[in-house]
Amino acid sequence: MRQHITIKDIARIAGVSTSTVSRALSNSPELSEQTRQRILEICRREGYRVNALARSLICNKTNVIGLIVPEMTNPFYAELSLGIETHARSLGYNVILCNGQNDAKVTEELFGFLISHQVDGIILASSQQDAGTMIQKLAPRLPAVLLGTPALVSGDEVNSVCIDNLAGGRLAAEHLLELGHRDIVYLGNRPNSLTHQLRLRGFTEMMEKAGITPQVIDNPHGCSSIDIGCALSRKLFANGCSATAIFASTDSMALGVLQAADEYGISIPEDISLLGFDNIIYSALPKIELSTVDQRKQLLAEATVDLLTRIIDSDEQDEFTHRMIRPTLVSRSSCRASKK
Amino acid sequence: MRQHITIKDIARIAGVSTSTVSRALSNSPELSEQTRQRILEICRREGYRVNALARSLICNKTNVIGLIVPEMTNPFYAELSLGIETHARSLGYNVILCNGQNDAKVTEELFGFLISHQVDGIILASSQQDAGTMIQKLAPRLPAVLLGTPALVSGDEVNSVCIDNLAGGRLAAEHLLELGHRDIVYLGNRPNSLTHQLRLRGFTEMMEKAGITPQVIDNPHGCSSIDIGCALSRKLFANGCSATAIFASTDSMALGVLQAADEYGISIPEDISLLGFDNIIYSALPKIELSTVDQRKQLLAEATVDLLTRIIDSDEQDEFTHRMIRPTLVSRSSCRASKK
DNA sequence: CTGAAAGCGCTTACAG
DNA sequence: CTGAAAGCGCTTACAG
Repeated sequence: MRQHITIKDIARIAGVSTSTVSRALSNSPELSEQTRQRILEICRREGYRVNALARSLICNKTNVIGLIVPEMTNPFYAELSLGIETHARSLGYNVILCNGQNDAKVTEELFGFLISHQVDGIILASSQQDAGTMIQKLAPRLPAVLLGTPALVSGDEVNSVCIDNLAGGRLAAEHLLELGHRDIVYLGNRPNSLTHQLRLRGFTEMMEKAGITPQVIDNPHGCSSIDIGCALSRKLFANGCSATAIFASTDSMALGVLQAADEYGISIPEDISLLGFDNIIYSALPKIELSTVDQRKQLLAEATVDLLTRIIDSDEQDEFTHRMIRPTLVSRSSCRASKK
Repeated sequence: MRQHITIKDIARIAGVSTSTVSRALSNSPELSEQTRQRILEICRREGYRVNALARSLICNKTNVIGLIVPEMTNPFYAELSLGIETHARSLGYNVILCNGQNDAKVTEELFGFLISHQVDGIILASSQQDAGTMIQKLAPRLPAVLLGTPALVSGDEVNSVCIDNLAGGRLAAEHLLELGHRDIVYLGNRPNSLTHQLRLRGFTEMMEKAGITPQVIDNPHGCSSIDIGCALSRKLFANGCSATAIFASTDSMALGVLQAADEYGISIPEDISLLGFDNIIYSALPKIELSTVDQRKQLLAEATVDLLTRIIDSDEQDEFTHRMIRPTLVSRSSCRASKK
């Protein structure tokens, strides 16, 4: 860090006190317009920039929100981050974007980093079971919102925003049932993720109403990805798969299914229909054309930021809010009517 | 921001001065091991966390690097960011990741934000012509590295790291020539991007050696994307396209070409071969299988962070370094031998 | 080995 | 309308 020009330098040049410079900068009303303009002009000329560290230290407010996402390379989180950052900026907040790398230890360090830097609030995007507990433990007094997992269900005392995964699972089931599928695989259930359990429950409940018990394949890893989806599908296809449709727990997993299907000479949707969850941009590619459940990232992002800033402003910590967004089904060409 | 526990509180509890607590925390040698342990234990118990604002203010060092990328939703930058963050963390630096949103005004604001927050250095990832000038103007005294554009060529007094785009263009040309293509389109040249001009020059020079003049289609937008690639290709295909191969300026653009080709009933690679540039993860998808020039993001990321931290440590500002990484060709199935 | 004091760059009551 | 003074939470010479 090089020595910057300070308020003291400006004061000396202008022949006033540092208090006056400070007042000019913060648009304090108790100051003659003439003095203010003269000082601001000097600041401009000298390239003065307020030291946010010093200002925040004294104001006890940084106007910075910390955002932790589990992985930046997953386009779902990339798109979500963009929405959060844009909306936060429009409300006067800057966002420090942190990459948890799907690692509890890294995530814990990031909490420490953010708290040390006195952020006004934290958003933790996660579908991990213990995400709510993590917030409670690591940032007990800080305004925080859990994004992607319903804290209401987990019983943690934290605020949360997520889509209605139960409804999402139902939507998926309805779509496949309408297309006449009866032999169906749910691929990639993560037993340690509340989000994924709800997704699965909505799906199986709707299926069972139709007298169908889908085959469920668990994903033992802590995250979803193309590679994991591919590995699980290979195992499925290697043993001979009778199913006419696969519901993948996320779009990334579905992309992995596509890859494995390709290797095994299985055509999608000719041989097997494939349905995803998230609606990342790559699902819309012409060669992919993945039918999927849309998480409505824009709505999620705005609801999360709105909630967090409200908590920050209200200074209220005895009450917790849970907001759920309704998902929608996006039908493309990876699902078609069952021939059986 | 809620009131945190401070060094003063710890001092009171431990019955020592704040100086002693500070020394215990910073592992100062001039302190009895017993006292240190006792104080650290109290800090742990009370959940004390140093106020990074205050510490940085006094140390004149934040151990924070600012990273500005043009768009987070482009997987190339998402992957690059991940590499930068990981490597920086291993060197003791935290990264504030900022999304320039392909907007000069937003980018300028981000510079202000980062400088105000006293970052030790800035990385600007950009392929915009004026990126070097921007650094010079907005952060004249701050350690900075331009990533993705060769400042050496633009003549700006800034450090830079990028791949050898000239060589990348040549690699692309060689690959298509070897496959027997002679009627070739370069799609998506950005006249305002030095990076893209070099890429084009390497490509056309190699082509002209073989007596071929490729058709060049400009991208008038300030960035590359699936949508832009698709729009440009639609125009190309609508007018009837005789080319046997298309070299897209980036993988995102190539994905757009795939989409347009699909709409016009053009098969890739059967009718037209397609070559990209970047090697984003989605290019490896089975249904995509895009041949491309690899930017070697990991090497780029490490070289950039190493250079920046060296500048920060050295306090040297009279000398500028430019590092170039050699690209490689990744041959998948979107390119095949020309039938003509 | 430990403490009192000064100071990082800023803001804001408190006087005048 | 303007300035002197105190203070945000910390670190670090300077004494002892």
